[in-house]
Amino acid sequence: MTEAEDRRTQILDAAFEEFSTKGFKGATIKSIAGAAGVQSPALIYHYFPDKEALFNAVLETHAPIRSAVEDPTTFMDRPPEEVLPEIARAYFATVSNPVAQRMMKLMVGEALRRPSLAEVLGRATVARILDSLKKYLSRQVELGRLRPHDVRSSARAFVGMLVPQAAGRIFLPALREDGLTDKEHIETAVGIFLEGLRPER
Amino acid sequence: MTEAEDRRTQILDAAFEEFSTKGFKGATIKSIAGAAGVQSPALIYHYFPDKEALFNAVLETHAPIRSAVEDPTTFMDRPPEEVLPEIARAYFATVSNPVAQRMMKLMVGEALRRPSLAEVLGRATVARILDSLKKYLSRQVELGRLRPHDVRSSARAFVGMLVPQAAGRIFLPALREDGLTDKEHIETAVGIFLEGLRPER
DNA sequence: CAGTATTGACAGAACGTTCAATCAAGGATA
DNA sequence: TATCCTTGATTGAACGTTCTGTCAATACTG
Repeated sequence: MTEAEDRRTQILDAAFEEFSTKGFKGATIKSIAGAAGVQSPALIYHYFPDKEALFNAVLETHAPIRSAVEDPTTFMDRPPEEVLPEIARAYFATVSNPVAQRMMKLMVGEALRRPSLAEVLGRATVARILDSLKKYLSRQVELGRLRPHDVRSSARAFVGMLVPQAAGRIFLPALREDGLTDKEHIETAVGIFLEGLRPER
Repeated sequence: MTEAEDRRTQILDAAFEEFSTKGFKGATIKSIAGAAGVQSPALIYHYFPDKEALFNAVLETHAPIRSAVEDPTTFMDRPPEEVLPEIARAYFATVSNPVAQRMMKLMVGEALRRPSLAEVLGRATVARILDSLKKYLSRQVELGRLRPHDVRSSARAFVGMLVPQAAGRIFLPALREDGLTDKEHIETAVGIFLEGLRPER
């Protein structure tokens, strides 16, 4: 469409769209070519060796989205009453981004069938987020702002608390029916979490 | 294999296995026939009109698994210190059941691509569990055992807290590496939740 | 004119599905 | 009891379609 992006990018964008909505098997080279606005599927093989390579290229192209929640040094010493709502807001902001939504559908959908992708998704994304959260929570226990506890568990609990609401946004519209907003959920859920880990005086 | 179960059941079992590991598109009639131990794919069409019907039959066959967490009347008035760990244990027991695991992979994997399935999964399963949990939590607030709060949010938070640990069991083995056991996680996570909702004296 | 981009046509394989034919078992008939 | 007939189960082969990937020819661009 736009003249600025070249054919390769057009194909990658179309492939991303097709793969994320139909899955690797469900998306066809023909449908991708059509969505990319090229006349012949053969052109795709001019830019990519085969379907699998195109799929990997799509993943690599959108990989940077993972680095959303990073830079743990800046918030390490700030109090959880500030940091945790911030993380939650950033989380929901990411989840509300249509591109990120497609990426999650794509990754989860394929990781369910491909152990190698599950490994990447688990280690490079989820475990990374959990690790940085564990470090932060440990630090806060150290500082006496949270009571001592197993941070492996609290890190899971914190990100987990946000998951059903996020799932409602991404692929389970039925969960939206009780009208709970992201903001309300952050307030209540983070409140429970903080209150539950408040150090005893 | 066993003589007791008839052909139809053999085919359904094999189809369940194939669909859950490879997805609807990835599983072929031929591979299902092979897994079911029948010589010809044609036989499948003797028992089911087409692939789609076979898929639906598989879903219906394993639908009862959803009714695991039901019967809200029995625990409605029992204290959360007992009930919540029980629910969590039941949850992890379900998640550890290989058949239930396959069912979840299948439902989630296909619901990501089929809005109609997402509707069923959301409404008939997830929303149902959340609703019964909301009712229970409301009742406990009424009884003064939990402080007043938005139960839409706390219900999500409670089941959500368990999700990452469950995901580790089902399809993200990387999450198991820090060695947190289900029991430990229940203890810590439920502890945070209860402490976070303790009524102020 | 050289090199790249793009195309239509096409080959080979796999897929879902259909079909005619075979087989095993049981009931009816004599 | 011996024979026929019906019925459902099962199979191998085949059909039409679709998919991935190849190729040679053409259009475009510097």
